[in-house]
Amino acid sequence: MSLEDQRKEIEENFPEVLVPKEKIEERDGLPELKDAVHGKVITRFPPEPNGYPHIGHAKAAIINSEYARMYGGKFILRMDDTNPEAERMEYHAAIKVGLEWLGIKFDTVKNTSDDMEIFYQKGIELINSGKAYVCTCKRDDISKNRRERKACKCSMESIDKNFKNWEKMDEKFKPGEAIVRFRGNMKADNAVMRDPVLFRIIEGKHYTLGEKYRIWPSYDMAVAIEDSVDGVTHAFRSKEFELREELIDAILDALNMRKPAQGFFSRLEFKGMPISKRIIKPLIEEGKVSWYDDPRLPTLEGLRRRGIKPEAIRKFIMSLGLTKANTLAPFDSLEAFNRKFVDASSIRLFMVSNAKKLTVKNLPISSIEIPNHPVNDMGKRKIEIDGNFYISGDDAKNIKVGTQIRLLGLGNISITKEGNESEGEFIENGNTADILKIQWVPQTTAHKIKMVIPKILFIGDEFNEESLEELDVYTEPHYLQLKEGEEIQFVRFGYCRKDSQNQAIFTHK
RNA sequence: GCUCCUAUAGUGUAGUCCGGUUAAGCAUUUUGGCUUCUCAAGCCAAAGACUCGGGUUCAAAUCCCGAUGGGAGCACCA
Repeated sequence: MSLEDQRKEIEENFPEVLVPKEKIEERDGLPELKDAVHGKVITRFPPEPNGYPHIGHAKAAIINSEYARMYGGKFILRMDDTNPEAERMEYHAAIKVGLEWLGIKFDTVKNTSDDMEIFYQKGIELINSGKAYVCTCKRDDISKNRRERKACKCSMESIDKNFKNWEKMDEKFKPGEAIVRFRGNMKADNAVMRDPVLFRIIEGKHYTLGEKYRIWPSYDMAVAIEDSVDGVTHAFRSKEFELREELIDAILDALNMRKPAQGFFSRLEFKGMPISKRIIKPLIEEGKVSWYDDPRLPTLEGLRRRGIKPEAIRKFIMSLGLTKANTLAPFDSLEAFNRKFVDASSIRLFMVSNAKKLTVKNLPISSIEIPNHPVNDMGKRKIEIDGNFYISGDDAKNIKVGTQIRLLGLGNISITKEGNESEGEFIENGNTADILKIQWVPQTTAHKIKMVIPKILFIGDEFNEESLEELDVYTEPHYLQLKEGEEIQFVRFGYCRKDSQNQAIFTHK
């Protein structure tokens, strides 16, 4: 059938197929949830307080909070603190500070460990219904049996014996001697289902509960129960938890408890900026990186010190979408978002690096007012001048006797001497088109600061020894009047954050 | 090794579930131009992609099979 005939045939007999499909709307944000009811959505962010928060935490927190916001629902912060050996108040506090900085608001704040009694109650319920058992095998044997998909003899024990053993876990058994295992399926393809751990004995001191408890729920037990009890309707986690979805559903089914919908997203990491404590910790210990707030790190503190704005992080993360494909985002794309936030409100200041002298003979004025921003009204600053300037070394190289340059905001200079100590004469009403326009700093009031330029931390697997460049530069005295943490654009150099009176950190171009 | 997830321009994504009006949209990057007393911002334009091989179909980025690349899990961590 020719195309024409087909068209005719369709028009006559099947006009409904010609009705255009509903136009796919351009979405601005996360994809719609299929089974979400407006006003009824509850999401959560459950970090473990075992380290400093980083961009990965930001992603999980932002995605979950955004869904709650989208559907007019509720958002829970739940400190997932069921491993006393790893968790500390210091981290708990750092996570809270980080989230606050990101501007994330919670309707409820709690700790997983608030519900220890519920875990015990549910644990006993599982044991008494034969859906869990106490295993006293050696760790290695358990692992071997999992690999070989074989059940151990503990799984054959009577409910009675299991319950007695459970009670013995509270004092008799030593850590490592007994665990509670979920009766899953030792033959399952999904290794997570091969009778996973529900409870284990940990004697470490918990950072809020001290030694009150000795039997602690595992992650799977804790998350399953908590999400159900907290009323969580949609739980989004990063992809490495994907295999646990089946287990969590199985635990909840075994207890006849309500199940949340689960979703997964890819981990977020920047190229050459490791997130893992395993890598960062040694760098700090060896002194290669100062601390967790080092501007080369993708920690929230590091990003903040570097001059990245929380709004930019949010936009950036939203732009990544909810995908399961691996994301190794280049830092540029965060920078691009940040630049848009920072540009409108950054004061423009002059700063010269590798300073060289320029003397101007016949300056007719002794001070000048320069606007703080090219388009927005951010006031002006007055600069005292006496004809002795510093200019950047790179610019000094490019000025030639007999040509004119323009000192930005001041006027044209006709160069009479070039080199390291150049000289020139002031030209009244000089032409500004097509000449070199450079920034400058008066010698007498120049304020010396350290310019710290963070670069990529790792090149491939190798630590980049040149990852932190430091320059001695001169800037205007007005720098001293700015607040710490303020974002500045050093003209023709880039955006920088004032770290202290004598140090600035380069944010990006 | 076994199991699972994933694959669209340099990069990050939309579209894939319900195959056709999109010879693939957006952002970023790069390159030009305009504007500008900054190498910033703003505006305009250009460049650039459906991993590969089979199959189903009138029609496949979209469905099926296979291969390949990338990632994850196989902890008494979360």
